[in-house]
Amino acid sequence: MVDKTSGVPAFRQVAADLRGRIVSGEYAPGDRLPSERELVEHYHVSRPTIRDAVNLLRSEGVVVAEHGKGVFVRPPNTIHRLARSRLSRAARAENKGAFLADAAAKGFTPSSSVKVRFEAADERVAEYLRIEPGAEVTVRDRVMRANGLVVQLAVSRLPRELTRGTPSEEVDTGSGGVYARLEEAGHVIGHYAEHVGARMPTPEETSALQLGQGTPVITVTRVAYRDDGTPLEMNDMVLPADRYELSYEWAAE
Amino acid sequence: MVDKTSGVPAFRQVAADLRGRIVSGEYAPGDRLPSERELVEHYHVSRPTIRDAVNLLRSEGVVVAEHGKGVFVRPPNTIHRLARSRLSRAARAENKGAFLADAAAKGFTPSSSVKVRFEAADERVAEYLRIEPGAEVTVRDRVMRANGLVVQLAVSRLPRELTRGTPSEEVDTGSGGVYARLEEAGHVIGHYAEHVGARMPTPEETSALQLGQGTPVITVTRVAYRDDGTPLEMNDMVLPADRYELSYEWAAE
DNA sequence: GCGGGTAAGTGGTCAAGACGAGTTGTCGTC
DNA sequence: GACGACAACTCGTCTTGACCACTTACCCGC
Repeated sequence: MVDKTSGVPAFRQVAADLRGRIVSGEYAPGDRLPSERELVEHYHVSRPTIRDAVNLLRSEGVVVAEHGKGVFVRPPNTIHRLARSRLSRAARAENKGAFLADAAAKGFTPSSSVKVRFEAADERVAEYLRIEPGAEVTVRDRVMRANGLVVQLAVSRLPRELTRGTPSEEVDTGSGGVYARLEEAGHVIGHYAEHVGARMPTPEETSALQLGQGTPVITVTRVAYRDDGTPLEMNDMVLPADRYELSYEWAAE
Repeated sequence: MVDKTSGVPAFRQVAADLRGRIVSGEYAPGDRLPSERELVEHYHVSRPTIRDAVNLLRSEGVVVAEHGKGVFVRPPNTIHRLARSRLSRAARAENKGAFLADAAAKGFTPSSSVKVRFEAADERVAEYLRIEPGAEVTVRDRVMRANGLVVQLAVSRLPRELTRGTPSEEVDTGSGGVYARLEEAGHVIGHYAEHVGARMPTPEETSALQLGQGTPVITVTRVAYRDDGTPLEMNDMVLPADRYELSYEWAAE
């Protein structure tokens, strides 16, 4: 079953064979793969070699292992689509944050917890908000859950001057959220920018978002600007890549 | 150095210790870590355990291993920013595709190779292009390189009816690319949509993009629509997540 | 001085074996 | 019939030992 003369490592050959059986449908999503011992017999290689092969598939996000139960073909996840329309004033007027509106549409029970703190801007934050490094910023740390499961982390930062003495420094910002408070204070939002990337999660993110091995995270840094171009707020979001897709639309110029 | 009573697996403790030394700056980007044999002596665990720890860091994208040389702290990559303005007619008029314009700005030597083929639309393609599954589509398979290195894969699909007998079915589409040919044929592009996700690369993508272990890819599906809302083209792009960031901007509604 | 070969060091692969820990079904007891 | 203990499975961890492949630098011969 394994060609030792090909120069290709045995564990890669085993992984390739299993991957092929998965994409061909021989093992369907949710199916259990043969146990490691069965694979040892089938391919005539040692157990560590089988484990190397399975670990490769795990790091690719193709399968997930469950202790005591077996190794399963990763079932496809329901994808949440986040569109930029989630930020319209119309939505805010209905007292719905982006997350709550999504929950209502998708039919899950949302919850979230917020921590507020103040810190000095590091270089990256200072650049995005166009303030001096070291200047004080208000930080709103937010964990969003759907049906109790953590699905999104968000860290929002604003120059402290914009929030001093306003509900934006409280845990509960009131109807419409921070953006509504900003506009009440005369800071009308003119446009948004989002910068999207992806990377592997830190160990903290892995446990917080309960990510399976081989699942990257999508990072979104959104910056809200006033009419005159002054940055008002930046928001660093971390989303599990297997559960989210972002959509953007714009007219051709 | 490793606490066997804590319940935390040895290889995770080693990985956590090394990770800590990296984030603290003890090992700076580009530095070589101690060799596996040295780590064996230092932590008093077996070599496979050390390798498990290093592999964990590799899958996190924290370090990269080079055969015969050592394990190195991953140096930060230069990030290419892709903004949506890359699709303006003004840029097309200058006979620059998005990729060429980027190259000129960043100062690298671009090259790309294209393969054209025809195939039947599968379900996903049919849905995006709003055609019947099985209908013929023109497929333009493109590999983009910067200084000889592959940096981007793109698969463009158009309904065959739109391209029959036009340069869009040739390898060289002429000045301004496929979009220019579409507009000449009366299909004026009204708006674009992009759907952004991330996942771990397939083995083919890993070798084509020369990705290090622990590097996800960003997937972008761009759809170009005519004024009346008819989909004209879809473009599946795959970008190495450690080299790209996408930026979007829009006015507040 | 230059070139090539070689040795030492690096990570890559693989085996055989042992024990731990979580899960599930079964079978006996109450 | 219900419950609990146990057995038999699963994957998780770790060791010892071995050999291979790649890189680098040194050294010797020319």
